[in-house]
Amino acid sequence: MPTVSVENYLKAILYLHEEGSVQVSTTELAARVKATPASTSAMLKRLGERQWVEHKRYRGVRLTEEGKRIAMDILRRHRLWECFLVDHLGFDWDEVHEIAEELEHINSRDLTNRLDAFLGFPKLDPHGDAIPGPNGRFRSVAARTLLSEAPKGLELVVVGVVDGRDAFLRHLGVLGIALGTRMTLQARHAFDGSADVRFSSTGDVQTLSPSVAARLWVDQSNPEPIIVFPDPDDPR
Amino acid sequence: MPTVSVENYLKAILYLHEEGSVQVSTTELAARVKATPASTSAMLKRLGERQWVEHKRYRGVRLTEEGKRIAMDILRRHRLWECFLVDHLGFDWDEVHEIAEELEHINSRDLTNRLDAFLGFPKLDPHGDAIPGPNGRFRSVAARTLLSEAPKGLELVVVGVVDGRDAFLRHLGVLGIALGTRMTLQARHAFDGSADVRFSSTGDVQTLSPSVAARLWVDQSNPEPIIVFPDPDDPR
DNA sequence: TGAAATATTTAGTCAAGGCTAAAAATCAGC
DNA sequence: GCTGATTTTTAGCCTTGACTAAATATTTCA
Repeated sequence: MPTVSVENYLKAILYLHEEGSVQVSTTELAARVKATPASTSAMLKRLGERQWVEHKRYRGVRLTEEGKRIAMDILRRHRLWECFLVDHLGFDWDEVHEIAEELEHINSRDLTNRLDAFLGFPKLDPHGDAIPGPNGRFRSVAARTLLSEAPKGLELVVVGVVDGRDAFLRHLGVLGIALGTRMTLQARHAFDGSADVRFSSTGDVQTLSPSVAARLWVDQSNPEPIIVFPDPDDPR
Repeated sequence: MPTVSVENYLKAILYLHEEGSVQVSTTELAARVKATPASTSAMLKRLGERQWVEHKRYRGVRLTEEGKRIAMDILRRHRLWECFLVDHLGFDWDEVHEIAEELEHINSRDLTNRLDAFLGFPKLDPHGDAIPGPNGRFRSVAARTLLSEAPKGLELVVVGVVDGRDAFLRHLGVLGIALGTRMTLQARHAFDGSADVRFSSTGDVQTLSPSVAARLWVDQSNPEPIIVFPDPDDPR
């Protein structure tokens, strides 16, 4: 039964993994959870003892399978509550993060699943981030969207281009993008509609211009079937 | 900014006050929060320092005005969430207490007020307990109900009888009930419909038979106007 | 009223989770 | 392959809120 503090560390590690860090460093984690590296180091020791992370001294951490399961569940609760706050309580999408940071720590499988049903099993939260399902995996989203309209946070695969002109295809070549290239949308900049993607093969992050993003068809990389599995270890 | 633990103590003291203890003893409080009297004693010292309770050594505690305000706000959140869980997520009324115990600690005035509005400003929770309004006072309820149908937790005044027979009126005399008698409904027993009331004048608790409860007209004792006062100290 | 029972507080520990300062390991640049 | 800079860990301390055991008030009742 993780505490609020422990959950915050696990969640932060998950975010950093998704941003491309295979091994998360103590300092970068410390910055994320707003604690000193010393406190973080102590916490990592505790997390390691509980088998939620693998920690090699001076070498950074990564989540274990169990740690990832817990962190995905926190993410699920966070994003579901964000939907509730925006869709039903009328908050603006940019006001809900802090409140969801608190709601996410209420760990009742029954509550979470009923909330999910109440909301109509949403696939994306108000920020466009994918919501993990009850199995701890991201849900399939509608196939074939433009990258400029794709959800953040899940792995996409390039399945086509809108514009077959040579110039565009050559440009894609320069960017290292081809049919089948796998990438994750990291962020979309509201200012000009440009998009940051991380390539799965290299881990590199690249900013794509709005015109490129609007000309790439992508699909969810791994549309895993939704399995409602029977309570691995429901806290209540 | 009270911690979860502090909030639980304040809430427990409020409940005990409402059950008739003017001065709450360390032992009874300890039993309520499921801690030892020693731990409770230490907590009371801290609460006293923060001016949330008045504590005379060996003599028990009572909430200060400020302490009561905080406790009423916790009660408000608890009961609003119970409404949400039952009315919108389909929980049964007897399943929601534990979950509401967690939700009640999320202290955002904006969230609470929006939830209140979303629920349609309910006056009673699924257990029939009165819900405090944003001003920290209980809301007025519909005037003149039978005691057998009255809400729990707020002070009622006897305004009439259904049955004017001598035998019944004599019986009321024996019970110490007359027109104008003030009382609070403590509990209703599902088994036979009998009702426990606490008399405001003496603090005595008395069980009334279903037939008595069904023959007494009561009204809310102090239908205070609802004042939405401007954030005394909003935590966020 | 005075002794026994009960209630309350104090004293001393502990674990979680935070901090700063100092030590140790790793990395970077020459 | 050193040496200085950076990163990470360790050591030592603090607060909250729990605990047990012991000391001290209060209450009860013979």
